[in-house]
Amino acid sequence: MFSQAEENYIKSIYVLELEFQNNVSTNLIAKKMQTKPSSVTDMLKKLAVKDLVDYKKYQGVQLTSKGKKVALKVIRKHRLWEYFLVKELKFKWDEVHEMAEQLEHIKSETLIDRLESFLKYPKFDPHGDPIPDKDGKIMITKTINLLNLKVGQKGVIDNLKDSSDTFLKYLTKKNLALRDKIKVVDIEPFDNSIHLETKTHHLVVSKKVAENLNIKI
Amino acid sequence: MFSQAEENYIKSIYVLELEFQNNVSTNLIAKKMQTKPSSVTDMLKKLAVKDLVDYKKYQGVQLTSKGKKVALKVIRKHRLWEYFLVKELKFKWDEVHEMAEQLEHIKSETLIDRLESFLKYPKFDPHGDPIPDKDGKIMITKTINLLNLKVGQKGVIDNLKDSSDTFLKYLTKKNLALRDKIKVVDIEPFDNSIHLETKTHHLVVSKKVAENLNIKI
DNA sequence: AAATATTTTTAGTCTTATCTAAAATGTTAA
DNA sequence: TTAACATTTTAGATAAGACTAAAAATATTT
Repeated sequence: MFSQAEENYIKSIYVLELEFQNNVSTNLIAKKMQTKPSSVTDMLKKLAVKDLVDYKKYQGVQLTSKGKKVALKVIRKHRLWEYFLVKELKFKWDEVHEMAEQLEHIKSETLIDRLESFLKYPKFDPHGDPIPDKDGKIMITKTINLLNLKVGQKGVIDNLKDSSDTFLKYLTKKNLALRDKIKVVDIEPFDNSIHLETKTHHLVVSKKVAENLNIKI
Repeated sequence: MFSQAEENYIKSIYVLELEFQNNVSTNLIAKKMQTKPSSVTDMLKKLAVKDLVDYKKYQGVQLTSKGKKVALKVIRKHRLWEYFLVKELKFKWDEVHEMAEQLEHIKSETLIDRLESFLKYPKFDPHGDPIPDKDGKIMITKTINLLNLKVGQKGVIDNLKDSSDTFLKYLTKKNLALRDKIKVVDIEPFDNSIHLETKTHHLVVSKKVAENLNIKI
């Protein structure tokens, strides 16, 4: 139906729309996908013809509802495979991204539905992100960024903005995990670093780390 | 490392070398891969440059030892994924080929080794074919084609030459399965059809069916 | 051994997805 | 409000992998 390249563009646009409230530009996509703006333009034209995006020259893009459906299918596959890799094959959460990037393109609705059933219908992937169901329905948990918490506020680490290997390794090293309860002990005005308290320890995280942690209050 | 197209050619050549005792021609590959001879020639040149095949114009090809290693890796992946699909995800043996064709190209040694361990190191795939180990070692069972059995001889259905959906469906319909004991009751000289006796029933199979059944005596 | 048939290769084209360099458009700040 | 700067698009190239049609090599008949 769609090529891997097309699916990758669609998925990236979906993720960027969430992060940038539908202001998705050619350059933004190029940066995210580590490609050149001219390549992005080419692809946007193709996707527009296939009615997967609304695209007007120089005006950025939005996914059509058809495009969103495709995005959710790819994301569903990605997250179910990640869950499989971590829960069944015992990979660490920072090892699975690359494999899932490939597995998400395997063409077979039945396969992914069987996999989902085999895994007992998990609701979240190993990085805390919700797994869309067969119909593309996705459970959105209201979270706020750790940067926006005030001193004294408590919450639970719900999901990560950045799921790169290096960030995941950082969290592991600092003994922070999904579902951990945290409390903001202090905020350093000079560099916005945040002093946190968890069940087991205290630590200070930088602004850059904080903005990648989404907290459920 | 290698493209999907390259891996597919390598795999096909490997299979053809087994079937035709290293007499693998351009046309044969084209037929097997449902492509044109000219495309095959193009690819053989590329594979030769990469030292995966020995190729001299108009002389057919043989895999180099490097090529054989690649072939065995792809086959290993294919068969382990097939086993997973049938044993864990409960697909029927005639449903898994297309999915395995895609999964065999997922790039990750670790993934396939973990999968193998998860599956408890199966030795044969759902079609009776042996699964190469991590080092490419493959267990070859001595079998002979049902066509070569004499009246009165007994044996066990060990593996299939053709694992196409239609042949697998045929076997299911006729209530024939891997590991079934069979005995040749009669051979019809006119059309080489064979009258078989199994534990549970009698049946007649055509020459075409017989040549796709490999029997362990 | 020549004629014919078959197989294989070459030459040139197409599609997809990428790139660079240059041109066009949009944005910002003097 | 226009000059400078940034972003985006176009034009033209490239590479992989496929194709068709024609040419070349090999095999088979007569």
